[in-house]
Amino acid sequence: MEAYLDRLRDQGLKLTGQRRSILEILLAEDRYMTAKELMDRMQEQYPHISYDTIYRNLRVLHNEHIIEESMFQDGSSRFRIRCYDPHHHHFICTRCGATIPIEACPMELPVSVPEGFHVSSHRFEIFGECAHCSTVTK
Amino acid sequence: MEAYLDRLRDQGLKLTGQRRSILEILLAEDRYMTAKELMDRMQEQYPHISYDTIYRNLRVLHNEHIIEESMFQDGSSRFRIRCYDPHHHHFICTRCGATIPIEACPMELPVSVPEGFHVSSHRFEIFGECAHCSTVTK
DNA sequence: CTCTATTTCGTAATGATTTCGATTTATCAG
DNA sequence: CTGATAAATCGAAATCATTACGAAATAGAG
Repeated sequence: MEAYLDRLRDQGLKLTGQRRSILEILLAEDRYMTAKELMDRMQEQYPHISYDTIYRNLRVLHNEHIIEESMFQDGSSRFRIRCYDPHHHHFICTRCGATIPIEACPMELPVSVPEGFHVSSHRFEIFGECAHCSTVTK
Repeated sequence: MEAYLDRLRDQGLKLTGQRRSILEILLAEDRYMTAKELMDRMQEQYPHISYDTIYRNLRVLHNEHIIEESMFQDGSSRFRIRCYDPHHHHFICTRCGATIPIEACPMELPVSVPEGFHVSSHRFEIFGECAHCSTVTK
């Protein structure tokens, strides 16, 4: 946590209560959350907080590489604390957003890049229901 | 084309001009298109067409497994004619939506599914700029 | 040609995200 | 500690994609 705050300070960014809280929630939850989930949690502490604050800070944290964003197949943007640096992919629970690392990376496969194609990124995710969610009734 | 129309007919669906046109455009373009791109193209022929028609027909075509939908990282839903059946993934051009098949599938890798996790789908995409777009100035 | 379920149109509603002006606040120099 | 100021927040309105709905039009069956 302190490491994150230092990183923000180093960029000349201010450590507001709202900003700390967003980080605390993301750290505690350790899973992909929607902006609305964050909003609901934040309102417990800041009843008058606005979406502007939520989205602005998510963007800031993303710019600082502190959080990751993923667009789920249902069209919802979700955010989570960026995990330990070594490159990896995830199993993702479509119900609660929980993630479990996958050690393997598909770029290890023999993939021949088409002539002239300029690769910038890749995405590999396995979706389903985690052990907890699949035992709970829908 | 006729095969698609037959498939629709068999489901008791009507072959309206609008529905044919959407199919024709998707077949001709052979890439991921946004609803808006389709709307713009459709307006050339049907100046009074509404988004309701676009989205409703995309849903119909998707239900009939005639088209595929993919949520891009920028949050835009894109649609394309479903390609030849064998399961595969894509290189995707982030500028024009062009797709190039990848033969390999990451599920061939030794991936150990976590205890209790119920896999429903997976996603693997390599993003970048296609040969054509990377030569054109931004 | 007639009938009817389906489809379309035009428009309004929804929901997520972005934007903006006015106000407040964290930080820092003195 | 205090005042200055750039950054951040609030509250509300704007935007954008998508969905929904009632009334009118139409494809296809008989």
